Amino acid sequence: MTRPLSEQELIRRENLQKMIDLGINPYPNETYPISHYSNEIHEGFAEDNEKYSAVCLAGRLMSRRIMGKASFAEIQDTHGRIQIYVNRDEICPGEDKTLYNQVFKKLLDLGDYIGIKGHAFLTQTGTLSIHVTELKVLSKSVKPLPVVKTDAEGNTYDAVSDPEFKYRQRYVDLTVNPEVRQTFVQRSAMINAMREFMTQKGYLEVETPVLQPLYGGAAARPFKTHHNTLDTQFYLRIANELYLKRLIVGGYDGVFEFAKDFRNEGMSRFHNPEFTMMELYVAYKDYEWMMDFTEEMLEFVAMKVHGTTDIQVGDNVISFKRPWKRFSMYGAIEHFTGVDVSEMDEDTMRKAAEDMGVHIDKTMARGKIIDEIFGEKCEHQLIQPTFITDYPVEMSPLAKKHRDKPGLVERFEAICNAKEICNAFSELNDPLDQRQRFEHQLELGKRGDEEAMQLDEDYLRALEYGMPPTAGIGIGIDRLAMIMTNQPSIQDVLLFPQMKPEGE
RNA sequence: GACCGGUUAGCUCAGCUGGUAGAGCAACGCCCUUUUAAGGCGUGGGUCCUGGGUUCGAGCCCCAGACCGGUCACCA
Repeated sequence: MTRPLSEQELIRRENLQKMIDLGINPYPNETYPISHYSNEIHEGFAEDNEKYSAVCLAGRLMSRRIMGKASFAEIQDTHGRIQIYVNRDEICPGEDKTLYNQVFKKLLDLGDYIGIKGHAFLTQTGTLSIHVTELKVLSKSVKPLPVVKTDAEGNTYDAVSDPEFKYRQRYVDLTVNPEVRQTFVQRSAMINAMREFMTQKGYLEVETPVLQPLYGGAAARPFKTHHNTLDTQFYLRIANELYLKRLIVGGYDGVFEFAKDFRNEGMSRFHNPEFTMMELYVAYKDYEWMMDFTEEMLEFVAMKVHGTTDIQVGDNVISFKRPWKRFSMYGAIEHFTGVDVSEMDEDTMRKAAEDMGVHIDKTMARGKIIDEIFGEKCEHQLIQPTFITDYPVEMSPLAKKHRDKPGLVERFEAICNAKEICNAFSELNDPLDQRQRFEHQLELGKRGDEEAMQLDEDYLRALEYGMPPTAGIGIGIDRLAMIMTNQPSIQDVLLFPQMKPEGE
């Protein structure tokens, strides 16, 4: 498993030893007194260059241009890069030129952490730089980092682009590709904006169990695990819905959680086995209210992340400006296919679906056929955020029956960039109806549906005590992050996407 | 799971109809006191993903496998 060291790795280890031989600790312990970050100087120098006559920065050495007795180099800190100017006779004022001739020119390698003190100035070509008077090694790198170069036009050369490299060694990707760091800054800004928005409304952020004796709240296959002391099988949660609604029963008017959920299913550009879902439940509200809330929140999020509601995603500009388009599911099918299926019975609909070229099989009931038609004929055309409302009851065992459309439930999804970004409904709070729906799920399970829900007696007990009318929503944070950061795959918005273990 | 594509130096990539591997950057040596994808001269560096096979000879052809990506299937 240990491979022989490459030539460059050997040289770096030799450099490390030579530093030690010179009495330099390549891994010093003490705090380094940073006074500024690169971006502060870039932003502030033009206004007041006096302010930066004594600065102290630290970061990785990312490039080095040696010209005899003077050199330019770049260091990269957490906020960017800045050029440094190192003059032999200034960092080595006496006879001993070791620090420049040996340490700086020979023993330092790209990727090493150094600290520098000096003053900011403009070079003859007008580049902001730090004129270095003191230089200290803060941490030695013994493995060569890929060298990514950018020219004056902003073209990058030799960027690490192999996805396997990027995902397995995210630390390298982040070090060397600044736009990757930016993506995760934006993801964090997005989540902060949502948290701020909901907290300001007075909703309570809570935490609920990841290890659950019964899994529920979604249709998915779970991961199983085992607790030794209790000698009990647990599941990693596929959703936290049923726990949050127990809290509504308990008397909180609004609760939300950014939850890591786990689903034991296929992986793809849109699916990671563990992913983040934000779920929110608000008492005394219905799904109409929740649609308004969703628009308002995501408009706020877009403004917070980008300063505008118009976001470039692939070839499209997606506008999160309110109000969004709304279609009932039947309405969307009629709009995109010209066929009104709302009054059709199952056999007629099956024929209609086949006529449209939608693939269906005999096991599909009416609700499933509707879903198939929508999925194949409508969803991919919905680029701008669009609400689709009123789903067939069979597919929504936790949603309240529609107040005046038989066979449907009060449910909506928002589709954006041809993908679902959230799922919401007026929550079913009738305990007797809920019991029947669970029992129907058990039937499906017996018929071999691996994703059928389990019957959760404790949840039913909670509903029997009484849950106020409640609106709930789940927002796929990773999917939303893909849109907000303009990334084509979920792996690009997860710092450590799931991968097969590396072979030895 | 099926099909397609990829895997060659630290990184990005070439490599023809099969003749025992090449560039740029990085590295190493020398020169250079305001450069900037710094420059000049010189040098080294490879389990060509793995294992079989065909062949006088395989980075290239054949078979099996690994990993990654894409599409589809499955799926919120």
